[in-house]
Amino acid sequence: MADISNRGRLLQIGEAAERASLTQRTLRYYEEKGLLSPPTRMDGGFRLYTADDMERIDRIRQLKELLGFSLAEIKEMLEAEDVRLQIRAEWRKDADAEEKAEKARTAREVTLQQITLIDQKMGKMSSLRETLAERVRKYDEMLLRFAEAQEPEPATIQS
Amino acid sequence: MADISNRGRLLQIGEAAERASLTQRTLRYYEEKGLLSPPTRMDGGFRLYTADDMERIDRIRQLKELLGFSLAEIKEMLEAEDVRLQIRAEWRKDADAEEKAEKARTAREVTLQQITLIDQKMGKMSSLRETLAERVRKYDEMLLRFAEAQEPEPATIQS
DNA sequence: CGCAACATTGACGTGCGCGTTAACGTTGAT
DNA sequence: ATCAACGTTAACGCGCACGTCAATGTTGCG
Repeated sequence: MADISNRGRLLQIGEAAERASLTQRTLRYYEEKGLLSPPTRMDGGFRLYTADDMERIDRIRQLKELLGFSLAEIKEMLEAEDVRLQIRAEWRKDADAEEKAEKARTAREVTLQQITLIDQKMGKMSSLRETLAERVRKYDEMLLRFAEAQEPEPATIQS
Repeated sequence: MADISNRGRLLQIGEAAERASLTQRTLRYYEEKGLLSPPTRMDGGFRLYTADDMERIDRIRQLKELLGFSLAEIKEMLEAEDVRLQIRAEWRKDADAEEKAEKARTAREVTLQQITLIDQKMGKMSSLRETLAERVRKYDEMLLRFAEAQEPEPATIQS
């Protein structure tokens, strides 16, 4: 019950799906589409998800729900990011150093692009927020005029 | 060519679609689904969109692309908002004053809900932004180590 | 009037992102 | 050994948000 037993544990698809608030079908679908690398399996063939897998799954959700990317777009992004891990993995067997640097630069660019997009979205959202806030003020005004019309005697108002 | 001739002009579906960066099909679809009220027509039956229509179309795009709502959800929102216009229209024929006030309160609530949702989204987005920015710093670090390894002589670096 | 450009209403098609069902295998506790 | 709970693949289905014809009508300019 405590989270002590959860540190570094591998999850079967059921629990993985629940924790990610997705369905098993969705996880398998992401795998099928190449967004998730085929996870390790138990002897019987059951999928086992690592903490890294879970993080990746969460990234997918964020990119999809928050930024509205299609799975195809997300796949591309993640592939660009994977370069980072690949580089880290093969860091010591340093074949083709310049090639790695090139990949790193690409990954950096992709990430910057995402940040730019986030900034744009947030800008639009906050301007939308402002028009909505303005609208609320209008409603308040309306309701105030209503209250005045119906009950012309002053009363104590709460905030 | 100047925008003088555009003030208050009614647009046919072709130009309307182009200005909204949507297709004619999409506009007709929105109308079909009840998101757009049936626009006025020319004698021949061609649709004519007013400036208000265009604003509404833009709101739909914002709610869809920015916040990721489904058309069904957007429809509900717009209906709640329409109350505002309805009230304004029937303001003087003041039948059932309390009913109107109730509608105004509802519309206010709906709008506040949207604002809350925007705040939540923006919160998540800015935390995502932070992790991405962190990632960029990691890349920069990597690239710096690369540069050092290949060219051990100190050079002038920008920012 | 003729003709190109633009519009109309159906109706069927499509891609995405899964849901659902069927038939079957695995695991683990009792 | 049994049995419930959990998992597997394969295949079909589905709702959404339109795309894409096809057949037909309208507008407006020369």
